[in-house]
Amino acid sequence: MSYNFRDIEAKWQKYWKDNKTFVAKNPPLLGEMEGAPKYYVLDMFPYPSGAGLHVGHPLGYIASDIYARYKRHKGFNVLHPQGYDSFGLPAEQYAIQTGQHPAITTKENIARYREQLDKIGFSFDWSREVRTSDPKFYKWTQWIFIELFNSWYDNNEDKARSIEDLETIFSAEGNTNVNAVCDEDVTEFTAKEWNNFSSKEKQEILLKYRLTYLAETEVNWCPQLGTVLANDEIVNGVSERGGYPVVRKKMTQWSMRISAYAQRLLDGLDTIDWPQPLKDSQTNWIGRSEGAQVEFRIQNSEFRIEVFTTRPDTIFGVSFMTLAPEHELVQKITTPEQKAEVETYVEATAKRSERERMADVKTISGVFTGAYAEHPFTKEPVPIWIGDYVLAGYGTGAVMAVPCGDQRDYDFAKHFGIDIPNIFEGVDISQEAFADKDNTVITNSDFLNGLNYKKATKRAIYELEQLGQGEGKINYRLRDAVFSRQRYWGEPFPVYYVDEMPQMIDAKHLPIKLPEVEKYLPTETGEPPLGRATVWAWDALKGELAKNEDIDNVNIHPLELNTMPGWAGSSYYFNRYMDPHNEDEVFSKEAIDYWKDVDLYIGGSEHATGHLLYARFWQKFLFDHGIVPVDEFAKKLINQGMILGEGAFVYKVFCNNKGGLDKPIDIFVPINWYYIEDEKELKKKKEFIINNEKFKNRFPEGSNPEDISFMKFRVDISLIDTSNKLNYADDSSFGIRYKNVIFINDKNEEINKNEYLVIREVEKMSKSKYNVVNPDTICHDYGADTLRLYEMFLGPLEQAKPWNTAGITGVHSFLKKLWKLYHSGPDGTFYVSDTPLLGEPEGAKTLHKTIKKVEEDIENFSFNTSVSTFMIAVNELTAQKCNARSILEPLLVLISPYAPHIAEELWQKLEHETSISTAVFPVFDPAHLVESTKEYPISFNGKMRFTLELSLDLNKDEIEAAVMAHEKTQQQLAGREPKKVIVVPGKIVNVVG
RNA sequence: GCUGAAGUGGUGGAAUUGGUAGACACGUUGGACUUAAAAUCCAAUGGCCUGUAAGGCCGUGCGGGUUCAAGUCCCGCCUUCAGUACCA
Repeated sequence: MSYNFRDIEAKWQKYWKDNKTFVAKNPPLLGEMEGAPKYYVLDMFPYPSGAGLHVGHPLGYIASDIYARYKRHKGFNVLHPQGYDSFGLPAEQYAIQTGQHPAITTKENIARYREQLDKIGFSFDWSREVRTSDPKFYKWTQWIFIELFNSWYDNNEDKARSIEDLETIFSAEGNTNVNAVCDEDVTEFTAKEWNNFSSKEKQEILLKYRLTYLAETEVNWCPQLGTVLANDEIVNGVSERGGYPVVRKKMTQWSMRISAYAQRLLDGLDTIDWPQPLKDSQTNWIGRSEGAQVEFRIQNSEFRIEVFTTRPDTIFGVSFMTLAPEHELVQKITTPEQKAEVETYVEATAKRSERERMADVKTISGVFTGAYAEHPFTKEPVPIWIGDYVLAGYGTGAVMAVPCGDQRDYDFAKHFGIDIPNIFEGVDISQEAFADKDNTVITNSDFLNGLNYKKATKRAIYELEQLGQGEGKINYRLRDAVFSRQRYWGEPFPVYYVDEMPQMIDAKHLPIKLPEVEKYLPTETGEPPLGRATVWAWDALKGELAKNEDIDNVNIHPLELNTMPGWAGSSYYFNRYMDPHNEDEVFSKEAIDYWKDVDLYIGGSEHATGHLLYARFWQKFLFDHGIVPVDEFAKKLINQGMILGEGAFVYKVFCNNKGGLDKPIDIFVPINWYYIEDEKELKKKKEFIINNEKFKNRFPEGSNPEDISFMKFRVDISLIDTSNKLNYADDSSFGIRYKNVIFINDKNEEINKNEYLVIREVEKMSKSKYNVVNPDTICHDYGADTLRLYEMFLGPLEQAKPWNTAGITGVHSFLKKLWKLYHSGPDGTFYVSDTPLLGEPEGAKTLHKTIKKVEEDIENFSFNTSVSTFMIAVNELTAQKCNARSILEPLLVLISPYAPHIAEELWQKLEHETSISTAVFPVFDPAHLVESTKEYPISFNGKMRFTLELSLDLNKDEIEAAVMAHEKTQQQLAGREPKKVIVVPGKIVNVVG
């Protein structure tokens, strides 16, 4: 009987589905899993794109599936769910083009994804599937939004609190004692004042405290996409999706006060087992810097400039100040003489896009405002400049310039001929600034003279505080996250407006469903697509509006027209899996207390500063309100590397005839012709092509060898065989661009298409590059088990690696060998002997070696090496002709996480009635590794180096005696004194001098 | 510039705490079986030296160091990749 993977895989996929093998139970329905520890293995859920899956997508899913199956063997109650992040731009853009509702596109794509995923044999608990675009799911996204709206951040308690508490405080004592994270422009008021404010005034003030708030902010506007983008959605100054330019624009938008959590997001990183590079990028993104806020008075003016500096110790080195061109004081302080020049400069900078500004950081530009500030200590005048090297968005948008200590200030000062006073002892600053804060002391600085960086900083802050012109401050780069998108295919806000103030629709009316619209484009008046809907959520709204009697005109839609961004649903979905069908709560307390958090989260590192930061933020917020029991949602995280594709290229003849147009000639030449550098040789080749009678008619009349060039062209990799030769059925499948092609080899001979060698290049896998390998094809040709093993075998999980189909036969033949091992009967029928373990000492050794290695590998997520271990085991057992059930049965359990279908099939043949997924992982017993001959497994390489293969069960004294005897002989031969031998439990014998 | 990761045969990659470098696989070469092909199986495969064998020498990006022993630890470089960037 041969290994018929197609039937086997279909059979077991159906079996798992029919028997609900992988459905995880919550308390109190645990049944057999009662008392078993929980384990939650999660993949980042996919966005179901129209292109379907390629072999790169399942890599992380296979790894997490192996781990989930392994944990089941180890007796854990495993939660391993999957779902879809199904709101997003591509479905909407498709809708704009075709008019097809994004819900339909999304549904179709999900069906396709599911079909592909099912073929790979994952042990997902599909009964818990979530889709972010499902109203039953986004009901809770909206609910969390309302919770955020009804919260503020109390710095004293260092947690989010209910907005009602804040109102109570305000009406009792005003806001003087409130230490909250809020907008900068809140002014102080007393309890009496508060109580006299109108309802609208109160709402305006509260909005400045809420954790999600509406504010006019400068946002990243992408005109081509017609929406705003968050900082993490912009790459190199253009949109991450589409690569369109992004400009700064002021708009009223919803924002999330993530900055309130900056410090906790930083601190939390120490408590979680996430990859260091990922933690580092979050740390950089949050960008904490310690320093001081300093106030500079402006001469002859009421205004003051606040600056943030990390070097208050250099305050005596200040020789000018620079404001960002957008700084609000620019207009107010500029002197009449400088006004024209300043305005020109401000306008010029405003016009430049983000990208231009980034591209050209070298050019120094700036203008003097004519105003002077007063140095807090020396009281000397300090000229105030504006310059675009100062960013409005960071710190206070203004800097105190210390040219001797900062290269940018130095360059600016040199460029405009400003003083560069030196305040560093024994340092030469004639060529460049001295930014090294640790290797000098301060001089020319009054009370800071002779102090080092640390002491001077402390003293400077103290003195500033005495003056009332500064204080120590910690600044974060992390900005509040814009939460509004001008799009259709996203969660609608549960928000309506009364008197221009936002109101939450009562939670009992949720979900607020997306309305139908005729077109998915913005309205003619520039409103988001939802502006096209006449009425929606009407029932919910009617009740709400009735409460506000002063509203009489309800025909204009008072609903929020923006939708939420892509990261809304993904910021808490992992918790929803714990209790996905609960209609009364986001999840029950019982469920969240049982599953608590994700034990293992696998996904790509591209989400480092997006999803993974926002999700941590929401988790901490939910934790503050006691909704979740832990404030980090994932204990361990692994970033799987990308699987790259290998594009295929041919070299084609081009003829640039007099017309100047390159005309492709369908003659393919060998790769090396493209790289010929020797001009004579190259000319020969070209002459051969053009003078050949057979090819001549392909060229335009009167073409010369000089007109010919060889160019690289991409071909679809489905037309390439494993030896990188062209292989396709008929010319029509080769594409319209290539017809009646002639292939030439290096000897100038015409060859067949299947003899022509293409060149392969490693690149990102994508549909547009015709280099996509489809997992369905692999499953069909070799089977899911081969695909799973091969993806693991390709290399370490976390590394990027190219897909190379050539190597797949290796793992496939391993599975065939495995199959054969269990079919040692006549004519290859199933047979295993009943020899006990002790009757197969060699086999037992192989088995226990494998148990030990595989267990270690899985625990360390080195799945690639276990595949090798299996291959060695099967080769050894085959060589030993071992067919004992006592060996083969536990071996199967080891293999089953990796190749579950074949394992199930053989498990059944071993007369088990239940699925192998319930089998217990075998226990490693070192006794089986000791040589049966009783000889010590010591090897010696002649250079005083001893190793024991495994000395776990050996008598320490005996080993020492044996090695010592050996050592003595060796040393005496060399004429030296023998050294002392110490046996270290484990496997190494140390010889210590 | 800053931060992080990584440099090992023709290729992908192995090598717990320093302990026989190159496991396993691909590829290549040779062989067996076969009318033939496919499939399968066996053998060889880091480089160099020696007629073979035995054996020897050199080998983990480069240069030093620690050690009985270094791919692994330390110091100084080089290269590649990724992230980030006028962050005061």
